[in-house]
Amino acid sequence: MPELRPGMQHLFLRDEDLRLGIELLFYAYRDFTAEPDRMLAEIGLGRAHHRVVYFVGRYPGIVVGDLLGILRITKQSLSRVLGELIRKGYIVQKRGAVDRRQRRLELTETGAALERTLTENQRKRIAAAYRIAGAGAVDGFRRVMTQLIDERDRPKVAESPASAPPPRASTGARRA
Amino acid sequence: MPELRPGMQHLFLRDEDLRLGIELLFYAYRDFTAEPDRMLAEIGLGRAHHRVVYFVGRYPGIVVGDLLGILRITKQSLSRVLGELIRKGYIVQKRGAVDRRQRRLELTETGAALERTLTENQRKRIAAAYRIAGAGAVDGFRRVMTQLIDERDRPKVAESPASAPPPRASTGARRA
DNA sequence: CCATATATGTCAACAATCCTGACGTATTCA
DNA sequence: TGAATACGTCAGGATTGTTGACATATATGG
Repeated sequence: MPELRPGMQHLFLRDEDLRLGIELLFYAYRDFTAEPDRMLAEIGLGRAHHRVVYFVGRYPGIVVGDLLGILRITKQSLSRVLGELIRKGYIVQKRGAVDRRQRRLELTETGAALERTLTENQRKRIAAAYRIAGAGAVDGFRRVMTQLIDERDRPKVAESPASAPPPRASTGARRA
Repeated sequence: MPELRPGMQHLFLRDEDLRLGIELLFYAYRDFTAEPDRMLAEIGLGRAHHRVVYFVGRYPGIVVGDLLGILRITKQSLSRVLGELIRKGYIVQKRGAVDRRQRRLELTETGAALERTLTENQRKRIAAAYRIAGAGAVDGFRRVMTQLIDERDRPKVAESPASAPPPRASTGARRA
């Protein structure tokens, strides 16, 4: 359990405060995804493709099972999206060297370019928000957002270094 | 333009900082919606129904056009979801008193109960995150999240009072 | 070495959510 | 009275997700 921070004991939460939190999540996510969605639509892809390209770029060499654990979808769902990305030349699979059952996923040059283009707007949006809100607010934002994530996944997300190993599937019950 | 906050000039944003922001949004939203989604699935409804029930509860008497402006979907999409909610007795329509073309939406008793049940988990999650993160962090969270929202919608979201008038459709270009 | 578990892929059918385009009706307003 | 507005509806299609069943290759423990 994280220790309670100063101010916690005075934190009286009105219904209205909680509603605002819910709505901030809704509106922020809505606007955060709108731009990439528009760009994806132009090349015949969808949001699901963005997520896959993003996380493969984030964890080069990630194996299929771990990607499933992050996305929380079934392998059949991932299969369609991943297959399209491979056929269109955005992602390549390489057999695992130590465990040859694994298919390690990597972005191609084209895939990396696509990822950068898609995420560009999101980076800008975050950067602008951080700059306007200030460093202190950024810290608070991170603290609250982290607590909103399921406890068992918080450590994975905190591991910021890009060179960090892909988050292992941990104990999460795998889907059908 | 909001004035720059102290600390802003020292805010050096590494690529990693931005990526963490992106991922926090993804994971938090994923986990924030998972529970209500499971409950909805049991009664044969989906996330779209939750959104409608939520905002009708939030702005009793909201008209269809304003709801479309919040959800940013087409009227054809809303029509199906809203129709189901009406048929199943969660929402009622009332003709506008001043403008009789309008259909003002309200939750029934059952609808209000459904909304409470669905949102219960989200409220708890937010409350827990706020308490652990502390009052200062909550303020930072709100500042950053607000900046992530499209500029023209920020005022609507800030109007916290439940008794506030439903946000007018403003200038937002209406969809097809 | 063999039985079992794991990692991945695939076929099939289906459901939810969203989209575009085209009309239709009632009501308001200049 | 004619145009604009608020809302609804029919039709067809795309994306993303689901369940269930089955197949292959590889790893692993006894």
